[in-house]
Formats: sequence, structure tokens, C-alpha cells
Amino acid sequence: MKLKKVTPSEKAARNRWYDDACGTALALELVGERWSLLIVRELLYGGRRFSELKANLSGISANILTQRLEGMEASGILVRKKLPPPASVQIYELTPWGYESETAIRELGRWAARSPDHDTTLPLSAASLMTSFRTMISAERVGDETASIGFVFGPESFLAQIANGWIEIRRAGVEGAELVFDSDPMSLASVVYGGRPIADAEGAGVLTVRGDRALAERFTGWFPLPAKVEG
Amino acid sequence: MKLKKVTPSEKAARNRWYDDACGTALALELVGERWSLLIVRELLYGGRRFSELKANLSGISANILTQRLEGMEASGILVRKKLPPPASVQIYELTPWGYESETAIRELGRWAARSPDHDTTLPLSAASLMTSFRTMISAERVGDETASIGFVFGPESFLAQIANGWIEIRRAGVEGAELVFDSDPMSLASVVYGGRPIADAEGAGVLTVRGDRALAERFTGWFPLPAKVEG
DNA sequence: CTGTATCCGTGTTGATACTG
DNA sequence: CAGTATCAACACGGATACAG
Repeated sequence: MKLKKVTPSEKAARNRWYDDACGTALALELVGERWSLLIVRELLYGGRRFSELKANLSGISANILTQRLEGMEASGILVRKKLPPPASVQIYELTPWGYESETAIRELGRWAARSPDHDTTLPLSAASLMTSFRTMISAERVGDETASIGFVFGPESFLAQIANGWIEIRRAGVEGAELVFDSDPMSLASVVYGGRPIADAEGAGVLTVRGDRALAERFTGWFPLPAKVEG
Repeated sequence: MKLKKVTPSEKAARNRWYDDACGTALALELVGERWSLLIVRELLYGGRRFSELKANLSGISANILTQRLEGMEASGILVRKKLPPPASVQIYELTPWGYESETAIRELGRWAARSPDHDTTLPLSAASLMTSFRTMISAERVGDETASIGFVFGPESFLAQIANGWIEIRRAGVEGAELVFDSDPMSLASVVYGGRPIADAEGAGVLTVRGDRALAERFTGWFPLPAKVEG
């Protein structure tokens, strides 16, 4: 008789455990495997399809992505959904509890941004950049300004609402925004975090500004990077 | 001619990278390997020796502990120190930036504590328990109380200062504390998080209370666990 | 076209035994 | 006590083949 085949989910279930009541240890069991937390990051602004995830996680292979999605579905971090016809496509979406991991994701990023090894010139996904805005925004610098700002990155678009020194972001059309950046994530990052002047990026043809240009200039100063540790 | 030998640190240096400017991705490169963040957790209250780390990280093997300590030393998260004679022992201690990771560690723990898989009856190190107190303390429940509370776990002891609804903890002798718990981490956890009455734990001989007994009773109510998600 | 399963080479991880 | 050496098991990622 053939030995019972071990399915991937069974393998995941008996994965190594830290056997530790500490919540941090459990967090590492839940999302500590390679790629897991970056997948969650990509889902922070709404459900995504398999191929979108794969495209935004440069270097991940399809089988690993499948494994991670299975594992995190089993843990209750995300769910598979079938969009109603005529779309009828399958997407992966965070559960409400899955969305709650954003704070931890941001705190990890805030901490690591001070590393001597942090390199802001590397590629960046749209979701990373949006999350970095939510992490790095300085309430002091924003002051009492309110604004509605759109971001277009090829097929993806986001709408940000600035209020009370804070920024809320969701995937949405940019209609009605006072200001719209049309760019790619890396180029916008080079302006906001790399100090590149907007005019240079526009001149290089990698960024377009529509709407309130003065607001655009102010916006780029709202996200100070923390001082790096001596490295 | 012989090929150049690859040293461990060189190996670590060319470790797989996510190639992502996102701070969270960098954090995962820095402390995302198995055990790394738990080692940091053990160091949060001061430098520890190799053997103390190994003893408190149940299941880690010596070679892995060595690798992780090397890697995190290279990343600037911790340093090796030789204590002056007559101690003359070597300890590993977080750098100031390493200590800053505590916020992220706590947020991961806070998030995972809501998992259906969270099991508060598993073993726990003293550092985990102290960190969980710092994570879970409810300012509302503490109110305006101030107190000095000691914890003795065999050879380890900690001193906590309660003020402004918050708790600061350091390794120190418990002399002068208004209240001292003498126990082991799991037993104290069963009282604070498991609802076990202090009297039962004392009756079972796993916990001793010295000092302000009424304060001890109040203390056990200051750390509400978040509601679990339906699992 | 969108995923999912399987094979395979390689590198990482961990248990045990061992050394200064 | 503080690690190293060795070796087996597993995880990763790429390619490819398959399924809805």
C-alpha cells in the first residue's frame, strides 16, 4: 500500500515551532517565513491577484507564493475570494485581523530605515511606497493642512487623504484629487526620500504632476527619513 | 590554485536579498532569519552570555546561535563585550539602535496575541514575560497608581516601575520594592494571563508574594489580553 | 490566461559530537 | 563555557508540466 502523501498544508501544519507562549514568537511562526510579511504588505491596500503579487515581489517563485498564501490562509491572515462575474477572478485579501498587522509592519520598517544598510535607491513596489508614507509622515511638518492627493503608477492608482497630520490611503481612482502624481514608485521615492527636485524628475520624463503644484512641493517635505546610525 | 574560502560573514553578506528599498524588507533581511528576533528579545533587558541565550531559547542549536550572533553583530544590532576582570566573561549586548527594535517586537507580539493559535500555556522566558507586560499593560486599568515591583525567577531578577499608566523594567535586585513576586515565568503568566488565583499558585508552591499583597492582586488585573479573532 | 503541482540543484538549518 | 565540525534533512527558487 502506498504511503499517504503529505500535502503542502499538512507540511505547513507541522512546521517547526518555537514552542513559546510569547506573542512575538507566535508572530514569527505566522509570518516569519521568507516572503510572508512582504505578501501581507502587498495586500494592505486591498485584495490582489496571484499574478499581481508575483509581479510586485521580485524574485519570488510561483510555488513559494502558493505555499505562503496557503499557510497564511490556514492561519486566518488572509482569505481567497472569487470576484463575482463577469470578473470571476480570484483574489487574495487580508482578513480584518490580517489588516491589523500593518502597525507591526510599519514599526519594523521604521526601525530598519535607520540601518546603515538601508538603500533608498533600490526598486520599490507601489504598496511599499504607500506604506512608507504612512510610516514616515511627520505630523509636525504637515501641520493643520488637509489635502486629497492621487498617485498613478501605471495600472495602479491610490488616493490619499491628508488630515490631522496623518495620511489615509486606499486604492481608488484619482478623480477629484487636488494633486496627482503620475510616475513609478521608484521615481516618486527619489523625489520624496532622495531629495531629487520635482522639476528634474519631470524633465527626465519619469514623473508628471497635475493640479496644485505648490502642494506637490510641500508634500515632498512631509516625510523625513530618520537619521541613520553610524555605520 | 585553490578557490578562496568563504568566511561566514562573507556568506552572510551575500545572503539572499529581497532587493527592495522598503524598510520592512530590510528589517526582514536584518532580523528575519529564524531565531534572530527572539535573540534580540532575550537581550532587551541587558547583555547576556552565550549559555544564557541558549538556555532561554529552547530548541536553538549552538551553531545557529553563533551564526545569528555573528550576523547581527555585522549588522550593528548587537556587540560582543568582554566584561572586565574578575568576571572576564563575554556577553552580547544590543547597541542603542538594537534596543530601538523593541517597539517593533512588541507590535508583532500584540498582533499575534489575537491569533486563534495563541497558546498562553506554553513555556515562556523571563524576558518574554517582561516584554509582554510592557506590551499589554492597560493605562486605563493602572490609572494613576505608582509602584515599584520586583520579580525573581531563580537567578534572574527584574525591577519594574509603574507610573503614568506605563511600566519600565530593568534587570536589577528587588531590594526596596513594595511587592516582590518570586516564581517562574510560566507560573506568573498563568496568574496574570490565565486567571489563576494568586492563592492557588502559592498553594501549589510555584509563586511566592512578599510585600503589598493587595497591590499584587491589583497588578494581576492590569494586563488584559486582546480578544482573539474567531478561529 | 491564471494559477497549481512536481522535479531538481543548491543552500540553509539543525542535531550531535567534539575541541580549546 | 563558548563555540566548531560534520552530516542529514529540509527549504528555496527555477524550470517545466499540468489544470480550470
